[in-house]
Amino acid sequence: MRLSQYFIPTLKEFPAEATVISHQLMLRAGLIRQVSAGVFSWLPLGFRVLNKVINILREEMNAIGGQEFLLPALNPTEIWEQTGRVEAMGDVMFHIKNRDGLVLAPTHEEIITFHARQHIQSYKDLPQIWYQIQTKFRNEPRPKSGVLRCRQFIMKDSYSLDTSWEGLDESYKKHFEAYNKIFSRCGLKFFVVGASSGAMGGSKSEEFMIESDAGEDVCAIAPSGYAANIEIATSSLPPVGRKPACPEVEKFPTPNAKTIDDLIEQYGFDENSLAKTVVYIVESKPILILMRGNDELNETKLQMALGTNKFRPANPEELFEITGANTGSIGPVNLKQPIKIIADKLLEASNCLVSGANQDGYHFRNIDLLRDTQIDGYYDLRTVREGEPCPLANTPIKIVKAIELGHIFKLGTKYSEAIGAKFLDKDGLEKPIIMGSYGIGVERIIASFIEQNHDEFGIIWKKPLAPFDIHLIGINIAKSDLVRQACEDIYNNLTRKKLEVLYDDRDETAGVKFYDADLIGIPIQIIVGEKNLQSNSVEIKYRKDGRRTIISLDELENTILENLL
RNA sequence: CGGGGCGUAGCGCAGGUGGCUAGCGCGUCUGUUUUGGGAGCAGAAGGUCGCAGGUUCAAGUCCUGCCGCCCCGACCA
Repeated sequence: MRLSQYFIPTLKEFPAEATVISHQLMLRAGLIRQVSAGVFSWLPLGFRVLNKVINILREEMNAIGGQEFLLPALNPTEIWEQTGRVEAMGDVMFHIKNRDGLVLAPTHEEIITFHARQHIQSYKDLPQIWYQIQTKFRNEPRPKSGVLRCRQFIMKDSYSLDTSWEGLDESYKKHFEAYNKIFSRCGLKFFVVGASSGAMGGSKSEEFMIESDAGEDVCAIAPSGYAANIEIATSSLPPVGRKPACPEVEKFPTPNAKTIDDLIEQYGFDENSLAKTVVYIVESKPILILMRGNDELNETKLQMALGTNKFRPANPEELFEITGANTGSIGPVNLKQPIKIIADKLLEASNCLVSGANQDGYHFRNIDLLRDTQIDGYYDLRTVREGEPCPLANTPIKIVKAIELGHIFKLGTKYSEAIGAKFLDKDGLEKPIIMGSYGIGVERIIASFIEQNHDEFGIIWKKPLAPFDIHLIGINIAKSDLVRQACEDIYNNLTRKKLEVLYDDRDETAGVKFYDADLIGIPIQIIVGEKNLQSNSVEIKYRKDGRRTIISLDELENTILENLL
């Protein structure tokens, strides 16, 4: 490709709207342009990268027996009502205004299951792996970080259809391995975490992550290899437990203690002896939740404990009405009215606790959860903290921010039952198809790669995702016939050898070409200038480390082929 | 949805306490000199100052409403 005729609008200055590095570089290198919040165009150079990723996805999905579909973005609302996801998705789903009964699909479990219902009839038709690489629409309240969180984006989504749970395990494993290959081939440093299934439903799920401050997910990782999304991460922190003796409950004044930290500072309590109390409204009923000390309540875990996501923290007025006290003085003992109380597992059956007295300015001490109150259940509700021992081998947990690249789910029969996708087994019994669902955010692969592979000058591509293999730079090309002819020869030769060459044949100064080449970041630059040509040689610069070598034209091709791999 | 910031030439920004022809840098175009790390000189083009309404002799500037974009939070399969 000749740069003089190719549309690569590079930017010298940093675009004001971009704060994360991958976003800045994708704009500056002319890969993408923004059209509106969370909506981007891919320019020719970016689209080449996108297609490289898509080819890798396609190869690895085909390798596990995946069959490629292309499903519609426009979906009948009705099919989404059958699975209850019109409500579950809420505002995330776009609804078509001037044609009743149509939505824009944010994912495709429903459509896949619809086709399975149409045509999968017997166990002989299974298993199947169906996938597509297609545009998804999600009405994100706040798109951000360039291509990392968009309202329209490309997803590789696949779905496994099996006759048994063992079959699902097999399909899931195939995807797990395919995903490892995909991200490795893309050149990403990634890790896998256990994750919450959330509103997707299903039993097991894992996420493929890269560590990045630009990410929105938080993960707990440890040297033992333990890795989990913070939403489900646990630690082997010992429970608070019971002391041998615990005197009667005693009220004491705490006029200046509004927080757990205040109590620790002013009275010297140990965090382990404090029980923080928070109040939530669950489907319009209040519930009291006891947490150890300053432990943070994890709402994903709360959702699992309660079996519903219809809850919210009580507001100050409700707090007072329910407990008779304001924030900072609420506790499980001496409540105005009977309220369901649940507690974090660390507090299970513990005693000698300090908590609010449900009277402003007072706390109780010596609370025994077995003796002085009624706990309806102990659940893991806390968010793990940095440094806690991991559950695998007690190695210290590190909390990191991460970008979610892919997510694999064992769905089970949620969708097949709702839509009626059944098959007849060997015994002639009708059973629901057992499903899995597996997604990869295609743009996120590219942004993540750039997050991991850049320097102050620009992107540093590796061969698999690089938009071109070679960046051929002619110095002073407009004036030097010698240089132009040498460039033309090199360009034609390498192109004939199926190498992808971006040839900077513009009438620009050397500096402009060098800066653009570093910004765009193609792995190998061939720099052709008069001086070197006189000794029948050219310069090669490797983008990854800036190394330059002078090489004779005869050796050029072999040197490149050796170094491109 | 709550909080904050911003919207002026293709890009990055100044002007903002009302006042003359709306500026600067980069980029673009023409000419010329230059030519291995974002060239010099000379000239030129390019603007509904986000939109609508209002106040005023006069609005980029003040007021009201709206729209858009970014950031923090909430939310997020």
